[in-house]
Amino acid sequence: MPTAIRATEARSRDADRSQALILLGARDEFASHGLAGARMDRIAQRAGLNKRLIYYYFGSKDELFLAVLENVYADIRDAEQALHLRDMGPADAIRRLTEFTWTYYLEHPEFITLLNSANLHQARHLSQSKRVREMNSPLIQTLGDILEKGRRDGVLRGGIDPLQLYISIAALAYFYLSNSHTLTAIFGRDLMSRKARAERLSHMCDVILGYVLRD
Amino acid sequence: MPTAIRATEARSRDADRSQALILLGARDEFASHGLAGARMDRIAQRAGLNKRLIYYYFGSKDELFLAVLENVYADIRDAEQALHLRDMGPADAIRRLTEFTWTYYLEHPEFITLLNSANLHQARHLSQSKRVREMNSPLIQTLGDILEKGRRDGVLRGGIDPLQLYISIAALAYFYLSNSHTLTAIFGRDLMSRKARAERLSHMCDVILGYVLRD
Amino acid sequence: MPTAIRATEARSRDADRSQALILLGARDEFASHGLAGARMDRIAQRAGLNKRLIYYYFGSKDELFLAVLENVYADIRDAEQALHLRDMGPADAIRRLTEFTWTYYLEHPEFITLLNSANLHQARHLSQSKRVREMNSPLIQTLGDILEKGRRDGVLRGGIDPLQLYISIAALAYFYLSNSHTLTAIFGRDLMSRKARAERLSHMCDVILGYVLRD
Amino acid sequence: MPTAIRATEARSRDADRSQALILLGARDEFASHGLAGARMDRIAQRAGLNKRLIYYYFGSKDELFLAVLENVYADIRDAEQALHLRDMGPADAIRRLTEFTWTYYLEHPEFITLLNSANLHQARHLSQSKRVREMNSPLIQTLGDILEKGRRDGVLRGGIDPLQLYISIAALAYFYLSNSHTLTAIFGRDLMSRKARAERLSHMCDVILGYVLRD
DNA sequence: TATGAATGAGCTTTCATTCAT
DNA sequence: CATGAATGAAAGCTCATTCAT
Repeated sequence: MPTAIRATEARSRDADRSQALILLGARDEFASHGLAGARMDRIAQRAGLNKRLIYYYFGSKDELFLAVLENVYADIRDAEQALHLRDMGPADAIRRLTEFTWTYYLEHPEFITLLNSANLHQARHLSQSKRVREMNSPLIQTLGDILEKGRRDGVLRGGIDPLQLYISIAALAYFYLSNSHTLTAIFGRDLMSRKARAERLSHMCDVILGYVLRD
Repeated sequence: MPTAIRATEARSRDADRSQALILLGARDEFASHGLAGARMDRIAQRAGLNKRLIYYYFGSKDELFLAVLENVYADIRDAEQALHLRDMGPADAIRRLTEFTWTYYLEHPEFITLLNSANLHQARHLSQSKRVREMNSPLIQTLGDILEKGRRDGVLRGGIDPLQLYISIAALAYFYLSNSHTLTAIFGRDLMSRKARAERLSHMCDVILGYVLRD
Repeated sequence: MPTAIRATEARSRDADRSQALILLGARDEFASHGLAGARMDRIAQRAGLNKRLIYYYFGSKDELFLAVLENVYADIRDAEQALHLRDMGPADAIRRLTEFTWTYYLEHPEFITLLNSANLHQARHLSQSKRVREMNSPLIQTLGDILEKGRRDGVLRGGIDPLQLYISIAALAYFYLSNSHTLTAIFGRDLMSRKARAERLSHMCDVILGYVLRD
Repeated sequence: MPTAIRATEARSRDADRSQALILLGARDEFASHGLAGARMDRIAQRAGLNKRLIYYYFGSKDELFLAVLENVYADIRDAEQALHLRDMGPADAIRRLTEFTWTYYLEHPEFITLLNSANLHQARHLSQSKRVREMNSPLIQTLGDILEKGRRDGVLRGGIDPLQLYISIAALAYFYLSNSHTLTAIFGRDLMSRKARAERLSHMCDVILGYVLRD
């Protein structure tokens, strides 16, 4: 019976929709205020739903925080997968990953503050999650394969640890954006202007490619 | 009257000591729990002093947080000054700064979390502080002079923005240490073992020196 | 139509079963946590049914509590009726009632805590119930008849108020069992060991029969 | 300096007074509504103090409940001590204890409901308290000595366990008063009229003394 | 008959801050 | 200089109950 089906779908979709709305509201709230500074009331308000429902679906503030973390990790890994780095030449792939990382962090400032919060709490949330570990392993694998291929092709130097490289790429973008407020306050130079951002990306590529390319 | 003088001195010395104790307790508390997660009660406890005294000396939680930030910034700038980078050759100076930055962050994990907290709050604390701005200008100046000298000497390549370089050096150390918990949780590799730390520093130096040295 | 009938029967049987399951779950929950401490959620869980159904059948928490009370009263009165005290000699009947009361309370600890809860709320639930009053009158009548017969036979002393006697029999068992936790905590003696329980029943019989038997 | 002393006393007395007010308010609230039904707000209101102060002095609802229990136990033990039962003849002492127990429970209905609440929670509060255990040991000792003396004097029968006797005395009073609401609702007889109360005490004494006196 | 989704009111507890001395 | 006592506001979370199907 179509009505019954539609009804079931509607109900089920509502539940999914409510959970998605909560996750979205929570992501923004946690990103803006950190874990301790986040307010369940405001999350409910952002989601346009009753506060009680958050507990109904997620149990507690901490569990909600973990759900948000898993969510944003899944998002960035999906985006990374969509790059299809394996289909490019090794040097291009590294450059593309560097550009992507910069752009992604730039367009997802919430990712940065959420990660900082997770680390402030010593990753006790994430370390309970199998999902996140499973999501992230393939990336380093891919990068390792690219580095190896580049070495064989003679375009990249050998002996590069893919994890170290990945961390360095992320670091160059992350730190700049994460600390842009204090850096601006301290050095009195606007680091977020269009020009400054372009310069940073250019600098990043110089540093990373200068490191991986064979002289 | 000697007694009066002694009394005054004693009182004033006690006052200084109390303030120092509070600052220390606050630094650890803010570093451990962030601004919102920090508890005035615990700060008082850490300082071994009455909570009321914090308000007497620092006014409010936010003002105390700013005082802590100014404090830790002063510390790192002092340490940087003590390096006497100008007395070294340009390449040595850059390597030394890289090593120093890594070591300092490693030995002062509170600096990292405090900065993250400051940035979470968009540096609204620091941007009110003249002291911090004054403290930081000399460093970039020094680094610029070193880069220029290196270029003239032919050992360093030209066109390097000292601020970009400084940020990159900091980034490579900061991100690794700041995110070590999540990185460990995600990639399942212990990044803080003695060996892993040595590898990271080595990698950092490779990246930075590879970038600044003239081919 | 047989199908319709069967359907109706089935439905009605299910309905009865659901109500019985709810009552059972509610009895245990109220007994364990009191009226205020009981949770509708847990009752639904104990019954293995949806929470909404409780409201469908019983209207509210208070009405459910009353239903539970009526239920347990009906149970104990049925058990008392089944003793057929009138068929025994007066002294035997009193001893039998004493033993029965002890055993029943021992085997139905929920009865005790439920009654305590009812009394905490000043019996405002029970006082609205005609059913309970009707159930309980016969008992005192029976006991009165037994006492009168015993007096006429010369085995029991006269002037005994059956209600007072019934209350005393209940009291000696009820208090011991109801307060066994605090008594144990306070006097540091295990009152619920097999031996201790046997001694208590023996003591109770001594007290009650010593009172009713003609010297 | 008298002013200083007075000031200190005042402050200290205020703290004591506040704690006493809270304890009193809590005692009534817990007695009226049980542990789960009690409301911290109402306790604060009864005490005429800020709710926060309850936590300042007592930590939590459970700890406050324990404090109340210790308090009411101390009260009844003090009252029992004040009877000086050892100074009376054995039979008089037992009668006096019976009368006292009845009167005390009658005049302190909160004691009964508090104890019921403690038992509902399986005495997990009291069992943590050393104070209560220490308070209660002497009583049974005293009663044992009285029973022994009575036996030697030939007025009391032998072989009576003082703890069993004490429990029975308490039981006969406690159950009647604790369950007066349900008993009234069920048997339709007013058990709390002046006449009914006098009859109950008389009955209690008959039962207890009939048991302990040598025939 | 039965149920998952949703809610408003209210719960215990916490927190930064102030009072009074 | 130093502190114990006290508080209003708000936090996370819970609860009995209802809605919608």
